[in-house]
Amino acid sequence: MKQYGQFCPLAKALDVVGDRWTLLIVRELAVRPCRYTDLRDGLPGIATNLLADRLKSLEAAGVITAEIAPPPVATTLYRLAERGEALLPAAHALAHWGAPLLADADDTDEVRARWLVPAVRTMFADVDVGDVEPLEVALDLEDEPIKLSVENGQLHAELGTARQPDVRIACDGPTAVAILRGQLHLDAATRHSRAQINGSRTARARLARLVAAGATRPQSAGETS
Amino acid sequence: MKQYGQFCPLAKALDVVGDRWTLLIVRELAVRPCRYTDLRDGLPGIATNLLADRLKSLEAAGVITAEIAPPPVATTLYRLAERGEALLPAAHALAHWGAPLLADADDTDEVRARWLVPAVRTMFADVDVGDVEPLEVALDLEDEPIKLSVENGQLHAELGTARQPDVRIACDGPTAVAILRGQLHLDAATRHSRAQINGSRTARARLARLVAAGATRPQSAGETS
DNA sequence: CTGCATCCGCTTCGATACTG
DNA sequence: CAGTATCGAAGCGGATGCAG
Repeated sequence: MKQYGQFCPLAKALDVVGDRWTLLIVRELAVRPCRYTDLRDGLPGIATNLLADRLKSLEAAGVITAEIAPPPVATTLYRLAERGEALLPAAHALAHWGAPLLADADDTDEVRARWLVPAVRTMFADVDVGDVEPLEVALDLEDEPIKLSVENGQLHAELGTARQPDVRIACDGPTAVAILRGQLHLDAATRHSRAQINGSRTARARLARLVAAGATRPQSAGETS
Repeated sequence: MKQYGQFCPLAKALDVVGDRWTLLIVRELAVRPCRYTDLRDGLPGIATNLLADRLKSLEAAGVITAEIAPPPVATTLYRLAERGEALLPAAHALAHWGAPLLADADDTDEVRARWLVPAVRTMFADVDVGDVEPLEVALDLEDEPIKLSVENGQLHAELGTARQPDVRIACDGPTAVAILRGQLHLDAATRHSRAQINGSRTARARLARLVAAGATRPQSAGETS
């Protein structure tokens, strides 16, 4: 019995997007249209047949569309349909609820730059860096670069390359997470060759203080705004 | 592999509430604290061991609490913890998205009065009944009674017994759904002994027109506000 | 009656291999 | 690149048993 068979809006929604991996596929497509391989990369651990199944049923449900892209791409592109876009508020609400759970996340978790952006926003929400001078940090992960910037005592995160960063960090995902959580000091990361860090001493020191400000606040699963 | 193992707030949320039945348990507890048996009744089709498993993991995750109620009840009562209440916005967002899917629901679906209330609200959202005279309908389902009322051209639905209803309908869930969808006329329902309907001729006629107003509007999965 | 635990057939999932 | 095919393992659904 795959369907719940209940005359209830929540049950009907879960009939469509309640299966394992389904909402995560929507998450990937929320950022940009994806090829099959892009999706597989963004969903580490998914079985390829499962991905194919999910894509078929999501298309049947009108949540996504599969179109054959013209020559520069020359492959099928999956993207959210209107009905899929309408799903984003629900996905964001769930993500917002899940954000505190990142605090006790395993450090073997997979990391993608695209996931890190909302995660960082949550980690540093309501954190007053206490430092009014602007600071720009380029965080070059393996898959994509991220730009962090401090303005008005608030930390901003977004995908993209920083033009003139005060600090540039190149490392893998778990290292970036450890640094941002304050579990791994910048100097220690350099010493253990886990990250390549460039930037003036003062800028690095300010980044260190920023991270410390984020780490000191209690991050338990109990907090939700 | 049960956990996704991704450093992503949505994935972390789904690690906790992404399993089958889990969000529906939250739905049940959102209405009122429940005993084990109440939950089983509200989740037709769930295997009893699954319910026990889910309750344990939800309690471990801090979403619900299990407390031994004092003598008048003398059994364990499950209720949402603070972290469970925080989940309701996400559940509502999903339900809102799923509401249009009720339009093509199977008529063999299980029906509970508690689920019908939000469903009716959705079915008649933005429906101007065009009738300013107040009307009160008692809808006595097998599990619980519902009160429908028309005020200012808007249909309101809530759990509870109507004191002085203009129309009283006693029937089972699927019949109620068929009537409210306009698929089964009041007279036909009476004729086939699927419902007992009491009330003045004029009140019944107004209810019929109200149902017709809800039924005529196109209800496809495409519409979402 | 409530609140599970156990057992069993079956479906789904996950991992790998393979193909157009 | 975009899937399909296969197979063992795990989870699910349903029935039953049983203690408090």
